[in-house]
Amino acid sequence: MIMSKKRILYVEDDETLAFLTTDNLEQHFDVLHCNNGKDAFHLFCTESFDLCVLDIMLPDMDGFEMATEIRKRNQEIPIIFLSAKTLKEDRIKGLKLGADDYLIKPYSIEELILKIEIFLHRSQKSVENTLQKQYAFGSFQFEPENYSLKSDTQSVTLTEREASLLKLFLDNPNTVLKREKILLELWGSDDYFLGRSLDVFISRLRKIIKEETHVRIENIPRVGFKLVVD
Amino acid sequence: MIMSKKRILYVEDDETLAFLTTDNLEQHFDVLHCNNGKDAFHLFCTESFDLCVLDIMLPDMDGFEMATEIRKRNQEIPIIFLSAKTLKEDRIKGLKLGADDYLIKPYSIEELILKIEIFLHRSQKSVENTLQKQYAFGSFQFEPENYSLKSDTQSVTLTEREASLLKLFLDNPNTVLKREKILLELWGSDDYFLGRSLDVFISRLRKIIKEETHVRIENIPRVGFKLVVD
DNA sequence: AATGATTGTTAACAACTTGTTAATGGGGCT
DNA sequence: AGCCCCATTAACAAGTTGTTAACAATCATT
Repeated sequence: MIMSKKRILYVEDDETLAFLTTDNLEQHFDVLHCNNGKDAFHLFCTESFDLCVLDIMLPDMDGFEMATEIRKRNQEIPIIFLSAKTLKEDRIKGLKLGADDYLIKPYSIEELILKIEIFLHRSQKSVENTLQKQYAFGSFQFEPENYSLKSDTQSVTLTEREASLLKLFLDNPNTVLKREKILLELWGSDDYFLGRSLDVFISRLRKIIKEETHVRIENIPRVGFKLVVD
Repeated sequence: MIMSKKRILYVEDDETLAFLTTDNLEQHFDVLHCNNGKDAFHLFCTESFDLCVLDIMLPDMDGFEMATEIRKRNQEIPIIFLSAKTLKEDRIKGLKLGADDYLIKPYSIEELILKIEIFLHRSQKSVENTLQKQYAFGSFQFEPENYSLKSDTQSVTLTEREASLLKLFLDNPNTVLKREKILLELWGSDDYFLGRSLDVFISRLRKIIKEETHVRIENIPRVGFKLVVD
């Protein structure tokens, strides 16, 4: 599985500090720096990030406020606060608002990177546990439980049968599935007309995935079908 | 949902501090305290825990050593260090060994409890979002407790069922909720007429949020509904 | 190569599910 | 009792699905 750099929203108004920090973080992550709360929140709403690093003292909208708004929209994304404030009350306030950690300035870049990695690791784990299995093939992402199939260019909600058929294929890639087996598994019985129904669904799936040249459903005459991925 | 107390291994050799801390933690978790590293490690190997809280300075086997051994056996369990050491190098050493966080003594119990909860939450999805008081989606602000839903252009008081249905969707955005699950969760049972009732409420919610083009409730025939936010 | 069987594809249909609005009825409040 | 409010049921409209039909393309066998 290809793991692209995680995307981080970094909000800090001290330009010098921000420059240094961004420079360092960029060796590990895909960083978007923003110097004020208002723009940052707008970015958060319109783009997608894996983690937020927020300074507390910000023009327009402070870090606490921002965390509050972020949490209303997304309960999962990790949030790390940065601040010169050392008051216990502030740390606790931050954590209660739903932040995950709190680094006191001056912090060490190394520590910040480690903390970010810890939370990315944990939140990825929790997504893996949370989201039922996800399948990826070609440029497609398939979530059987959500009946959703997404690629770069389209996003489709499959019907129940389409989804279960696709799942069956993805559970057995590059393997011949006998008509009889598919019919028994998905339809519960095997007769001539159901066989024709299966053919219709094969046809529909082919149409949906036809843009992806490395994935296709092959027919083995009189036997069944095979999902080929290469 | 009944959620049994999470089990915590707490290792600390200062008996007075340990007594206080254990006492506090026990209001939230099932705590096993141990006053030395060797016994603690033995306990870790023979019993099962959800999280470890380790003092660094310990007789027999120090916290760092212990974390190292724990990580050899279990890469997932969250580890939080406690220590009087304030050296940056120590904090970083701890994190690199695979600890998740580091609290400096004297720490506040409240902060420790919050940190423990954060990592327990992250390491397994305990979606107790029931605590959440405010939600935001699109231009809407929703407060489940007051049944109030506000946007730029309108301000509505939802009925109880409308509110609980909307809350359910917002707790599970972009996820298919099966009819059956919704009915069991909100109505407590699942029969044909309640199903029709659900359809009526879906219809009402759609009417209320229809001005917001980025949020909609999609139907997956025979399966359920999905709140799509984009 | 020719024939019949199997498969691919599209369209159309019937059964069923869902959307919507209105009517009903029960519970709480004054 | 009368009123209001809300959830439920009813009734009908609209939308889907899975299936079947119909025909074209492909395959297997003679």
